[in-house]
Amino acid sequence: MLKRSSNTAVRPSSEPGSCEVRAVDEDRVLRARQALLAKPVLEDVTDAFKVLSHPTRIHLLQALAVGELCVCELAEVVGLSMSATSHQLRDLRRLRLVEFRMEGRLAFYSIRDPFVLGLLDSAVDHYAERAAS
Amino acid sequence: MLKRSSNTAVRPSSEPGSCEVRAVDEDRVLRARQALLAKPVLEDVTDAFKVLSHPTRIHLLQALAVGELCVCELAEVVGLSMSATSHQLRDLRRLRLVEFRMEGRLAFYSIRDPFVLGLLDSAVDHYAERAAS
DNA sequence: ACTACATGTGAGCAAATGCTCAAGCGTTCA
DNA sequence: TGAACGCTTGAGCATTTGCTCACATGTAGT
Repeated sequence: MLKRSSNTAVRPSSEPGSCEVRAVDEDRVLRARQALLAKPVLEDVTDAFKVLSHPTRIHLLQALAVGELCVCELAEVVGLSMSATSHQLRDLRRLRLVEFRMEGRLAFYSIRDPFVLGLLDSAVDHYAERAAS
Repeated sequence: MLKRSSNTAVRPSSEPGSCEVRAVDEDRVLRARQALLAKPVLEDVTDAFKVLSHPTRIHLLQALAVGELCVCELAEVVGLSMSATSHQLRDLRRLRLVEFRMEGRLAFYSIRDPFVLGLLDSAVDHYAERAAS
């Protein structure tokens, strides 16, 4: 039930896929390739998920979801040095996920773009449910 | 409107947060800490997002979302060597996101857990919309 | 049996990541 | 003015990551 369709189109040297193309279904490949996300949005998406791919940043976002906190408090909450915390907050700032206001010498951070919190919550719900069974 | 509450509790040497705790609001810190996701589920969540944090794996999942494909076809779709593709597929297998069936010497991969596709789609929708404005 | 081929896997390497350490900057308070 | 403090930043370092390369495995066809 495979290996039909237009096999005659033999591309002589497809660099990446070193396998001979005789065996593949070109239609299927074409359809799949059309489903691939292209660059401008792709980078936004990978960046968003990259933020959520480390426990420290997840904890920072969860802490800020409760309400604004200064760096000192955030460091205490996530159990890291202020320097490490500040570095991670810089990444969150770059992606415009958080913002901060100065109050004296304290910098109070808060959530700016709540979208990633939605992603996080739905993942937490899903895996918490799965863990219960 | 800050720096009230129980400041008298001076913890002498909080290792990670080297800042003096006088300035922080302990209630706020406590509430934030309770919002943090703990280990068993936290790891599942970070793993899920880690998968989605690289364009290669996103493309593999999007290709498989259309329908099952063999490794050779997948390699061609994402534009990588078969070896590189196989390594990434192994990671997806480990997380039980994909499965495969053998047909002769071809291994046809398909989506096993559609949940991450949902996460991916909602992120794509969000950032595609944002890019349009 | 032998060859070809689709795939899996381990070693190795360059790049990215997450932290620490030391220094710098701006604010506050003496 | 000057010391202390909250925070930021760059350098350095260990770990992780994503790929390539070479080789191993199993199936197909001769």
